[in-house]
Amino acid sequence: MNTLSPRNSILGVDAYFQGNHPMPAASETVRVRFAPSPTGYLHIGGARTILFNWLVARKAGGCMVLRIEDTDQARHVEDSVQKILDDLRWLGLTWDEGPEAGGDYGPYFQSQRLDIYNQYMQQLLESGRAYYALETPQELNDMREKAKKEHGGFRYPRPNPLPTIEQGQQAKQEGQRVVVRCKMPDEDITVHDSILGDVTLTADQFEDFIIQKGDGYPTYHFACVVDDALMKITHVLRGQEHLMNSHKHVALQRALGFPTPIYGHMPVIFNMDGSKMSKRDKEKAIKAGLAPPEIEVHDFRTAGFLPEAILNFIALLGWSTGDDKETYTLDELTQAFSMERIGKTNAKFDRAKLLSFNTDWAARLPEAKLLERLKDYAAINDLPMQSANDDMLTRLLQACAGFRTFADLQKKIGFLFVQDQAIEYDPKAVKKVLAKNDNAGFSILAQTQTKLESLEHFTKASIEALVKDLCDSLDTKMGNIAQPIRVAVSGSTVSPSIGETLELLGKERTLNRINKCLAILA
RNA sequence: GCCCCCAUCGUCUAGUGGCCUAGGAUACCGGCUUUUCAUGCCGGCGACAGGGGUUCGAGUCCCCUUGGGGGUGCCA
Repeated sequence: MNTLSPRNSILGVDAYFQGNHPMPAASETVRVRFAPSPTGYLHIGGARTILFNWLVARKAGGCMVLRIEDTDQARHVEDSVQKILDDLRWLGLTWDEGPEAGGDYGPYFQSQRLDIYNQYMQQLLESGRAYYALETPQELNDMREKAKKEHGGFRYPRPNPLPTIEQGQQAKQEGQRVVVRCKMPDEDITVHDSILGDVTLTADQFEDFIIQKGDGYPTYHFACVVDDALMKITHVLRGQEHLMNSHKHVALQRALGFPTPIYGHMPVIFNMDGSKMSKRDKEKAIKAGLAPPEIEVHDFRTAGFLPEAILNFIALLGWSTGDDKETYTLDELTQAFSMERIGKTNAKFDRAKLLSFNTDWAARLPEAKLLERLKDYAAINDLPMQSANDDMLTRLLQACAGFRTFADLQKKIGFLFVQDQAIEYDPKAVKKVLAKNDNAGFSILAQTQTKLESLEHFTKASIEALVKDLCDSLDTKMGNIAQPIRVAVSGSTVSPSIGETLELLGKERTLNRINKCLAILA
């Protein structure tokens, strides 16, 4: 599946070096990548990054590569690769190469590619495009602080003369932690960004940045450039926070003789208050006694959102077609997508609008799909609902039509999966619906109970007819009869329509619960 | 501090010099539907950050100011 790219030819490379930013030739396979670092769950911003990359690949019939950037030993979180993979699958964003998929350009874990990096590192060292730097972290820190105090900014001063390779290796042998820095060329660098246009940084703004850490691991910049080249990545779509990195990457590509991929730096997603969406927000909210906001994809999954809605919503964060259509399936997105229409402005993540998208998707998703999603929701939250079979769950879906999230659905029908004796009555509901007006609700409930007892066919239709009759004979509104029953059997004022509610529960359990409820009075 | 990016309703956005008395969505407000919660339907409120240019004409082009964001890590 991996055709050899014409970019391998000198001509291709040259074309890239001209900075003309050619679109890949028609014959060239478009290859994009998503490269998360395994520090936790998949962030919602990361989801949009992979979505846009995925769309570019799918649209062009290209290849989606998943690469794990695990070069930071300290921040590595156990299990997070599996968690990221799992949420990606849930979203339906598949990858053609990477963990569990294999591919011709592996390994796809950077921690397993150290030999490769070392080889190119050596090449740079020997060609004089990189050099060993002997400062300790402490020394650098001091320099930085001093510079900050004096003129606000710090730029690593290139040693003169540069330490030789021999000096560097000797220092290493003596047990010193030595880093490698890239020797930046004395020339301006222009990055051609397909979203933002040309961005030029002048030579005096560069510093010799670190490409190999003291522990021997490459830094992000180096590993990323080497891997993108070796994995034949043609398009790099990433967050705008990487814009300033791309000049370093271009410098590295030139030093190594690699082509420069097509770059696109996407706008960033923020909270409604303009702050960064961070998993720390959750801890903060909990400390403040508030419900934690959804930040990672998994949070939305647990909260009962549909992947279809999330994908649709985040696709429209920083991208639009120009027409009024707002509802898109993944296939429709693939059809409609184009990099040219990605915007430049940062977006705020409006959960209220996501909720509206979710409501919409819950109503339009085919039943079988919705059922599958509901089962995932039940499993992930370990809900008693899991015991229900598909027919039952489908009925619940229908009974709750119009629900916003699965969490709302759960709230509405959770009472079905509780033992009759374990029903808890919401005091507010009891007061408002049953106790008010000298226990009017209780008295209606008692009357209804007798009627229900003698009802032979305990179905939605017959129950509704019964309630309607009672309604007429007592000359009262439906609500005055339905609500007391609803509270009696569910404990709360919210449930499906009253006929549906009782039929789902069944005659025996309905009567049990009404009895239990009437006992409150005693 | 220095460097870079960005700027239309509260929010997501359409708009590429005349089609804009600025369109859609969402939120909000009001009404209708309704046995609860939702859904659904109808209506309303609501924006070109400010100032200079260019032009017959500017939301659209240029400059400045302001505001927001990013970078300035042996994080990615």
